[in-house]
Amino acid sequence: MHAYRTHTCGQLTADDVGQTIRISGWVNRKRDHGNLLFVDLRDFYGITQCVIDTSHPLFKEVESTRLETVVTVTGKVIARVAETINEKLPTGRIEVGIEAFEVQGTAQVLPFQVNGDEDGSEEQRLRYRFLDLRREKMQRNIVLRSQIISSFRKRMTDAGFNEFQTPILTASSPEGARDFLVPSRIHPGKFYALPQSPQQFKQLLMVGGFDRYFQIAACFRDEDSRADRSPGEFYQLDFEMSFVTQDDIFNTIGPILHDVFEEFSSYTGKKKEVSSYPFEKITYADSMMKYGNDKPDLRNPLIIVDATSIFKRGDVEFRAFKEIVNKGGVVRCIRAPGVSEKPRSFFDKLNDWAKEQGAPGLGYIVFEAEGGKGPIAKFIPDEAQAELIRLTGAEVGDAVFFVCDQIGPAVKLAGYARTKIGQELNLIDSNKFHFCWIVDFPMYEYNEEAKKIDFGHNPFSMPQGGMEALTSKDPLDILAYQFDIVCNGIELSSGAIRNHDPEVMIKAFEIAGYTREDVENRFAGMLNAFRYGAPPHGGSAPGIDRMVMLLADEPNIRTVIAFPMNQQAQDLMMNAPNDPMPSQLKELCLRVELPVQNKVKSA
RNA sequence: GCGGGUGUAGCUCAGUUGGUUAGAGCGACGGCCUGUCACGCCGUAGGUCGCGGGUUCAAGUCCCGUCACUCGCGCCA
Repeated sequence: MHAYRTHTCGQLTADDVGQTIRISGWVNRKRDHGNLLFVDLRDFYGITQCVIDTSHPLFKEVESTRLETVVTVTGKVIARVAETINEKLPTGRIEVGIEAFEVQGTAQVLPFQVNGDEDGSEEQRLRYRFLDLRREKMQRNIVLRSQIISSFRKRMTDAGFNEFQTPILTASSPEGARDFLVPSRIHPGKFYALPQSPQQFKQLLMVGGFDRYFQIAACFRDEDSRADRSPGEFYQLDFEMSFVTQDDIFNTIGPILHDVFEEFSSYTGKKKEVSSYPFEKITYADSMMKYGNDKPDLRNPLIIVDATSIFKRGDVEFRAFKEIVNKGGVVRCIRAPGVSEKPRSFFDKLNDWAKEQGAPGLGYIVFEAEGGKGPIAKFIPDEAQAELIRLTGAEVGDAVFFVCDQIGPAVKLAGYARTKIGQELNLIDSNKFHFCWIVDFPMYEYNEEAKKIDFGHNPFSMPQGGMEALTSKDPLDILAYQFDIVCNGIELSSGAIRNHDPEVMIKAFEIAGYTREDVENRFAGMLNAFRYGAPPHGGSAPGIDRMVMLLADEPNIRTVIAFPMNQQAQDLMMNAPNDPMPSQLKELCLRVELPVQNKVKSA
């Protein structure tokens, strides 16, 4: 048997003219002129035009070959005459005169087109993912993903990190999300859990003395999906370091993130600007105040300001706000620059949008040369308006939008409004990757429903002030050495300095309502390890899928994952999840009992 | 669990105020064409308008229910 190819479909140039070569690939397109036929042959490396005419005995066979059939072509490299050179194709100065032609794998009629840019329905693309993956955009995205991971590997290794593998079949971890469980055959009735992250293992590797760990880690969480969150599983650049402060972590991973983003910042064709290092640090409290959430999109220049004091003034009559403020509510406002010339419909549209969000509306004042205008301006006398101008820095031609509610909903709506107004005014520079650290997350938060104190984020984080803070401060005032890495409003990662002191850990859990026995029982492995000499350590785990998504400028995470599940957490191509065979259930001592409505549905 | 959007030919979509036999491009099949590169031209086949019910003389179009996909909320330390 001869070799399938001497060259790839992206390789041949004018230098190869005259050679007899062999290439293999997919029939990308055919242009049939009756007595002359062009076949564009495509492989991973490119496209090469092949040509045959009726003088050749194989003409009929080539002509009848369906698109996406895999073929091998043997022939002579021919220089194209000047008028027929295709400058758009790297191989456009030559073509291959077909002499021999072999079909390697025939293709049925396609469920959708592979050549061309048009995205079909998600369902079709996922069902025929192997065809979708042949499309140029998907090939580019998946290769980008490979290159990004490879770049991270090299940079992490260069920074002294070693790469580890940690167990996939492990114990359920009591962290936030639902676990995926895997039944044990050897221990009937018992279950493994897939790791929500390698959190405990990487901490144990620090106790094991390895100093710097990293892994391109698969993480499993049984939660519902979003456009930027795939259901079931995702990958993190998981890393952990010993003997580090929070700033040591920042100074290690920050430059790596910066450099990787810089390296791939031209992927979409236009160079994007990456925030220079060091990235800005914003406290959680400041972020909630100024941006209305803990993952601010700093490309948006708008800033939220507290204007509660204005509505506490005796000379301000606006009752709708005053009543809420008197009940402990707050007023937050956003200055929108240069909108006084906008038509009334602009303000009405924003007002309607706010109502859709469940708010009574979005109040505003427009500052014109002769003073404040708009529906609520008349309730706010000149002096109070002057105070508002001082607070917001508003100038003539600007408007100030108001949100008034109890603090939780007010912060949230102000955050949404900041984003919405930024979008409406086209203030968000899509040509940037704007990074920041969010620091000083609260250790605890009050759970209104359960009327108890919960961990705010990661229960394994070290409280700032250690044991002394836990024993002397109001728990809700305690901050943690816990941080997030945020880029363009997307949370790439949480991270923390971990709590490596067993007594501090037990005390920290006690505040959240766990007894010493609970903690000893549920975290036996880690607590035990911490009693045999644990180094201070910390780390983080930026999400790979989200970083690729940002760099590929894709709005949907499925376009950067080769085999994603759909929103219902199904793999339409592999038909997963699926019914187990009865013999499998028997072996595992399992019986399936569906809730009543599901029984009816499947019957 | 909840809310928004979408569902019409194999694929992508159009379809007006409810009114004749539901259209286009691509694809498939057949024919013509020797320099195209999204080749061109002619023709043919292909439809449970997601599904079920209702209103009406008449429903792709209006109403109710339901299913699927998708976006968001909840959830995701």
